[in-house]
Amino acid sequence: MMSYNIDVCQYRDMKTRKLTNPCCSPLLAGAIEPESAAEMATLFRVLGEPARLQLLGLIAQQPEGEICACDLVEPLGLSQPTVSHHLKVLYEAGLLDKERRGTWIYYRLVPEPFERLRAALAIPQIPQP
Amino acid sequence: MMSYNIDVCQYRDMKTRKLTNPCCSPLLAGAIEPESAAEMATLFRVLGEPARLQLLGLIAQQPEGEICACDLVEPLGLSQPTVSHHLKVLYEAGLLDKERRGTWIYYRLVPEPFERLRAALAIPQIPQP
DNA sequence: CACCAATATTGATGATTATCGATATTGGTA
DNA sequence: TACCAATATCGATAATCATCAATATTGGTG
Repeated sequence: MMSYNIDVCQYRDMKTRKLTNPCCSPLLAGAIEPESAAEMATLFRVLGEPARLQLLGLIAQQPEGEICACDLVEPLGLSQPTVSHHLKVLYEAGLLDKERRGTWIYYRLVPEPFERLRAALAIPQIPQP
Repeated sequence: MMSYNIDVCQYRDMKTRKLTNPCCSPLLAGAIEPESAAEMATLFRVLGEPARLQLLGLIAQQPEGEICACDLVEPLGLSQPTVSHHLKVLYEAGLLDKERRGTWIYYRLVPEPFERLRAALAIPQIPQP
């Protein structure tokens, strides 16, 4: 398992490999402009639904990193239109990618927004100057 | 600034100092039981409101780590009852502590739930066995 | 083309909730 | 006690949204 040095108060983006500082992230590091708060709130609101969290969990669970939408209806115990609705919300929020292959549509996670939210939730350990 | 080794796929709780594995965290590491999803969704839903994110940002911004509720109404541009309502929601979700000192009530962040959510948002880098 | 399976959309309904003004409560002070 | 400031609660309203059945669309297959 790869391992590297990471500062308590820093955070390495999994994609860009760049270090960012969650201490200075929008959410918990200071005053937020209303627009920024609105953007972030939208993402959190999308996550604030049990069915959507279950969907994300099921997708993340796949070894291939993707899953057919047809395999998501039964485990959720919701109707097909409802599951389709939730997938659309997740997709339009930028949390999921989708790819059509024939009749089926495969969904996979988009890592960046999750990492952005993670950074935003980091609590500053050192008081702001 | 303190710095230590942390595994890409692990995560050290800021409070307990114990290592946990976000790869095995509820959200993005596999199937979620509906109850667990509901708990976590509740927290995310609480965060899914711009006014509440602004409140958290303002509180986190304070060097003392706390702020009087009376100083939160004006910067939010919302009525006092509305701000009081949002503070109550945050408090009842366990995201805020409050302490009455005379007429004033001081709010501060509770770190654990934020760290729990951070762990839940960690995307597994290594496929599940 | 017709037919079927997977997925999306529509329309309706019930539940939740953000917001406010008005009012109540609480604590300090005179 | 009376009075004031800070905070909370109440009641109402408007908006959002999760859910479903019904239906439409899309793509493959014969």
